[in-house]
Amino acid sequence: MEYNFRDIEPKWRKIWADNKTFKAEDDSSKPKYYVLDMFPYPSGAGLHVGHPLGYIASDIYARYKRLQGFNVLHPMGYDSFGLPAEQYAIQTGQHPAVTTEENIARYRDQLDKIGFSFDWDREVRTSSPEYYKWTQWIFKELYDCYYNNTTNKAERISNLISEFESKGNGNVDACSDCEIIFSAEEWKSFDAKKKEEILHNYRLAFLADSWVNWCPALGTVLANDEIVNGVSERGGHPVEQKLMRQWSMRIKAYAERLLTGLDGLDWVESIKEIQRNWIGKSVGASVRFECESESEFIEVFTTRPDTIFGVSFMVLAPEHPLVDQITTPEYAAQVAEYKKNASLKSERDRQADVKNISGQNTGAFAIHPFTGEKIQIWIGDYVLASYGTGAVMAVPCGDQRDWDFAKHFGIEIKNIFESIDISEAAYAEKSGKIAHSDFLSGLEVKDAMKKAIEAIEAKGLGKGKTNYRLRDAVFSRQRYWGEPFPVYYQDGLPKMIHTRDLPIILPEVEKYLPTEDGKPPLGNAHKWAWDTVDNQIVDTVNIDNKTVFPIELNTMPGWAGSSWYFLRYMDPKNEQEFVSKSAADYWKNVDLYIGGSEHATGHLLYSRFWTKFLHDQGFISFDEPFQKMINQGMILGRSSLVYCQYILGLFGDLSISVDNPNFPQEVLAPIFISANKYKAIRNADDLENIPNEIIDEIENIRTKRNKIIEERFGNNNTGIIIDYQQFIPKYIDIKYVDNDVLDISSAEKDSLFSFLKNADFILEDDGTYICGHEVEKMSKSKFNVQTPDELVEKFGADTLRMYEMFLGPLEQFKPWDTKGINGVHNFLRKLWRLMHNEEGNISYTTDAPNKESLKTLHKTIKKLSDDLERFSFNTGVSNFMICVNELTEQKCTSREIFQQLVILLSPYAPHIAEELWEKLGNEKGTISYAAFPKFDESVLVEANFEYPVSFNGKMRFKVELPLSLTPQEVEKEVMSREEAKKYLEGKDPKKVIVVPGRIVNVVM
RNA sequence: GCCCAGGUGGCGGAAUUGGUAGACGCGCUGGAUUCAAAAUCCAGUUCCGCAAGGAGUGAGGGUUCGAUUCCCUCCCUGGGUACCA
Repeated sequence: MEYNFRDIEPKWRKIWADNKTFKAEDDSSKPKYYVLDMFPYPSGAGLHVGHPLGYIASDIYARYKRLQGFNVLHPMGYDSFGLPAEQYAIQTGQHPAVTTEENIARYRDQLDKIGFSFDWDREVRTSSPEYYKWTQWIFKELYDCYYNNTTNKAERISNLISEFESKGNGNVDACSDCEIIFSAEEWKSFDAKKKEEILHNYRLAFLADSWVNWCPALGTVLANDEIVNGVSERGGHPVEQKLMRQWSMRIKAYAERLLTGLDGLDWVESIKEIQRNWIGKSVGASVRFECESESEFIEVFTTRPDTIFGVSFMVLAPEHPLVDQITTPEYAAQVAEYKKNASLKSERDRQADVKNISGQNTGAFAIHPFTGEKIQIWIGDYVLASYGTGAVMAVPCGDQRDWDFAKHFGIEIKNIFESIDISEAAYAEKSGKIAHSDFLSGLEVKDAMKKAIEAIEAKGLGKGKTNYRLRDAVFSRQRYWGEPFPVYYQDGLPKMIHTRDLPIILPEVEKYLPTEDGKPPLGNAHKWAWDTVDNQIVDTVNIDNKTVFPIELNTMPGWAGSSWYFLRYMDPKNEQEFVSKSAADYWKNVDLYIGGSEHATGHLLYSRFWTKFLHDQGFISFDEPFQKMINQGMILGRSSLVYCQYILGLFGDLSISVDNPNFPQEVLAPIFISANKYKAIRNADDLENIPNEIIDEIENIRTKRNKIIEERFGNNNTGIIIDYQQFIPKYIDIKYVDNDVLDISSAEKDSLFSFLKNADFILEDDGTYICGHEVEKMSKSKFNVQTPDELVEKFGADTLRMYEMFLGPLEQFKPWDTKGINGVHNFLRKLWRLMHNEEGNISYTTDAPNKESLKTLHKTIKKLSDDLERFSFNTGVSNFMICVNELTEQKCTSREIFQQLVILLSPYAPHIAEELWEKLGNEKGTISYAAFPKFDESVLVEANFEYPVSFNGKMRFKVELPLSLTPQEVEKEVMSREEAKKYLEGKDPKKVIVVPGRIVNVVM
């Protein structure tokens, strides 16, 4: 019997499912290992071959760890709330839950076909109420906490309230937006509303008016990481700034820990670097500048306090609250004009306009805190309202933007650097000596910074300060298909619904669009009010604002559910807790996380934030979610192109028109030219350089068609216009293309490509039509999407698994090309044949294996272990091929060898491995928990070594010598050879390098 | 602009610590088998050259007995980021 994957694969998948072979045990004496794939969003398009790449790698690793005796947690689930399902619902009226369910079923079916060893009993979906009950609970926990900078962790808001009650907030060091200082007495005098507003400035989940990225096309706000190049990541719609009352997450509180925590993670440096940049720590000082005419201060943040004597003007952001107050009457009109223009510009325009320097003098002056000099105050949109204090002290000699601004408006540029020329550009290096700076003169930059901060603090002007670029994350979305907030509003104040009443289930709505008065889609829900007497959701008509209140209309963003899902897998059915302490203590964080790098500033930052928070509150014992991460590269599609020309015009008799109903349509059919001939035309810079035979072929087509016109209209002066250089590329579905050869007869039957019918083809000389190709992202519109399903159908899951790994290093971006898949499939057939006789029956001997085969086996064990340890899955596949090639050559029949080889292979190709394992007479069951083969070094010990002999580093010949020889003996042996004499050309070598067991190099 | 990856045959890629460059697979060429095809097997396949030989890992330079590997300068491709004071 030949290798028949069509029988083998479904058989084993059924056995695994029936026996729950991959069920992970929560209490086990075995060491644990947690392998996780990034949560997929179940899109309507299903999986293409790029998606399973990471899943295959993690599955191989999970299976490897099982063979090594680990208790492996390898779960899968769905990030099933999200925009696409909702957009689809808006278009079709279908409930997102229904389409999501269908999509999940499709995903599951596709995943199942690839033979993954997931523990499906642990599946979670973010959109299921059992799951989002706990997302709502975590939100409540965040709401109930603030960040204490002294203890450096999140603490209960009740502690903060007691502090306020006894001492006020004067001594509180917390992460907060609170701008007022109050005493205990004042606190007690505030009414409930005021108190709540103050507390919102401290809570980790809080409600605030904030400038948000509003996307009108999607009808919702977006987080910073959901915007790419100024447009929405999903859909590419424009985004504008809008002030809205929104739920936010005080991720800023964790900025420092998110930054330093990166050092302990085993992630690629580039992702850590992206996060570092996103957090954007800068160390400096805040300094207050007194205004000349007002009793106001302008507070600035600077990273260069050492350059304070170089300040020659100040710039405020146009939105800065002091602008109107300080502007002098003669500048008022211009300032108002400038502010208006700036507000009309979108964030994107402002960014795109970097080279255009703009600004406006306010006419006001500030007082330099050390020199007492008057300095002009300007506004300019290069200063951002949302960073630092929205104001800068401009030091044109030390900052290029300030320098440009000063030059542009003719403001004085002071030089406070010793022997540095600043006539052409600012000097931004943080080195050198400070000059003309009173008490800082003569100091090195580093020392001057220290001294400047000391002086600023001594004078009470400000203090040393660290700023982060990281902004608090907007947590509200004006969408339907997301987690509802467990919040109702009483007198405009948010109130949390009690934990025992969770989950608050997403209500039904008739329409998924915003309401007519601009409220989010949940505003359409009829049953969406909270009854505080019966503690249940009731109809909105019952709202009396006494005992029945309106519920929050926003929903949570996509990253809510995905920020903690890895914890739920540990204990997915727990109804009492989001995860039990014991499960979390046993499984701890994810040992290996595989997924794309596109989540660097979103998901990966938010889950680190939530994990740290849950750790602070003592729910879990670790504070990083993903210890090691590998980012798989995207698999790019290889699109196929045909080159065609439509006949658009005629020359000659004007009375004959293509619009004439009698006009023969076949004359207008397109002409297709094969890729190599197309290239020949393209490469010819001049019409005259086009190869004659191509011109002849085109002319034959012209003649043929002109003849048809002549026969129809009896006019031989009319002909079609063909431009040799006007062939244009057109996508053709890759399923009709094999090895770049287009199957015209199949493709023309497809209604999408019916333009191929009746067309003329200029073929290659061998009569085939060759397509051109382009390597680009897979997409429906390019007809280059390869689904795993057809490949599994044609070659089997084991072949697909091995081929995806064989393509190249996991992290690399690589083009998909099915050309090589036959080679991998042949390998599996070869393996099958190795263990079967000519009649197709399993065939092995139980004698001791011969030395050569043992060597091959142990060499393979060594290589594969190394490959797995460094996640080099592609070389793993190569090493299997080498092994089977060698064993075939050796005519190996040893059961002992076969057994070990099959175990070794089982993570990569589990179905065939199970089948062979069974046929080799092993106990009924599964290979999944066999013991990974042990490497025996002694098998590989050799007596001799074939020394490569180089002359000046160039390998010339080889000499086999015993390894027991000393370097001197090796040199003597080598130099006595005939070949050596030939390359020496009678000369004496200058030097001979002998590295025992490695190489001989002769220097001449 | 700044930061981070990467650049090796016709193609995907290998070379793990500075030690035989091009493993393995695809493709291609020739042959065997076959009525034929598929499949299989054998031989060859970095480039130039009939050969001897020479060149060769993006380009140039350096360190070294020896460099795809280490250092410097530059070019190209991909990713991130972009007035962050």
